[in-house]
Amino acid sequence: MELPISGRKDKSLSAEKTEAILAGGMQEFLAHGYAATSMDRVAIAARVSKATVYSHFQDKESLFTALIRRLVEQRFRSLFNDAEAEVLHTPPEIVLRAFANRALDMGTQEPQFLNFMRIILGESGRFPQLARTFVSNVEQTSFKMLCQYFKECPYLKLADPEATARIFVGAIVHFLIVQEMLHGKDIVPMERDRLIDTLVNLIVANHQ
Amino acid sequence: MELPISGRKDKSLSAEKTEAILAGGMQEFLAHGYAATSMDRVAIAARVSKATVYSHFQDKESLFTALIRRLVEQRFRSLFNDAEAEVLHTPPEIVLRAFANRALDMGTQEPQFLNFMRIILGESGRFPQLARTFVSNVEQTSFKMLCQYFKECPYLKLADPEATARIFVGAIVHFLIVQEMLHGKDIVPMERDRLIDTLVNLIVANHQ
DNA sequence: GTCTATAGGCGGATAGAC
DNA sequence: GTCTATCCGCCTATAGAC
Repeated sequence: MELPISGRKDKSLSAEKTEAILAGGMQEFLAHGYAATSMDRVAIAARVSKATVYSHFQDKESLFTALIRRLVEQRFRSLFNDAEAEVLHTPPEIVLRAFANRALDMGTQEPQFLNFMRIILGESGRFPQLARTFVSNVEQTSFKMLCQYFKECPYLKLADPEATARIFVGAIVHFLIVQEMLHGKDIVPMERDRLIDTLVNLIVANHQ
Repeated sequence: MELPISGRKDKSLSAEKTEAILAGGMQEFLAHGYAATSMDRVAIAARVSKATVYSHFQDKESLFTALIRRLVEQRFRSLFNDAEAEVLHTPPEIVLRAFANRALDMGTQEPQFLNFMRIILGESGRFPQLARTFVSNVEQTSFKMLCQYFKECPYLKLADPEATARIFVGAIVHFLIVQEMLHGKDIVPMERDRLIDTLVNLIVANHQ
């Protein structure tokens, strides 16, 4: 009756519970925010007792920061996969459009991504270290990847690749924020492709 | 001993209390967020009793939405004053740089503006109507003003003024979010003028 | 390690005096 | 209209059995 891998009924292991608590905490914190989430509901969502939660994490703040840090460093780290070598021989319009679409798909298809961003932004005043971890892992990674492409692509000779990369990412992320996060699609409508085309044209037409 | 204008000691007026409650609520909600703010502390900050708060506002949610709506519609509505006629005869580089600097100054000099943005973004899932009010009053206003300038300026002939306006605002706002709101200045340093120059050059060099 | 049960406090909201 | 005093539920965190 022993099931060494999983599905076991005895309660002797702790790593499984830790995962369950993190999963339950993720569900609750992403849905309700930090202050409005209760440890009772985290325990229920994790299917453990509240005392078990407190035996794995010192307090509510520790659970929250451990959880968000994990999301930043693992789950939402790679907005973009590493570019393959062949992209350097692909027209920049194609590469940049794919880059933009990948980022926007994250916001529209990954169901928890918008709530994750809401937490990072909304709690950036009370949890500045989490915000910095986000900048290091997500924003900086995007800037570097795009900037490296700008520098290496033989078809592009930009005056300031670093600043251009930030403009590109900024235009895309702000579009995502206004249209999806702030529910602005019906108030300031704009086709995604129209923004991307204009953005790509600005950059491709402007290499020296 | 009557002071008809202000400073009166009797408690017969209500509009003054309403203002005091809104001011106290603004202080508390902007500092701690919606869920972490208690009506006790709002009452203390407003220097009235908690019962008085509840005689002016039905519940916590009503006070919060009334307060944020007022901030959106009055205090932070005009990121930019209406353009004067002479700007059309000023070089676009100057006008666009001034526009960008005005927006970034709001984030760095108006002390409560970042907390205001944190609330709008962080609560946009639970208070979607507040987010839409923000889009209508702040984002849409910026887009329209910049777009109108793009269309009227005799030195600029842009292929898609609407999309270009959104790229411009997006690059600026995202810069503000990463550097100031998310405390990214030391992680991904970038001079403000460097971003603005690159952005302005992209647009000015690209009119058809 | 995990549970049930509970401590102790603070939350939103209201009753009733003046 | 405004106050003081209070209700009662839920909150974080822990004690103690197993």
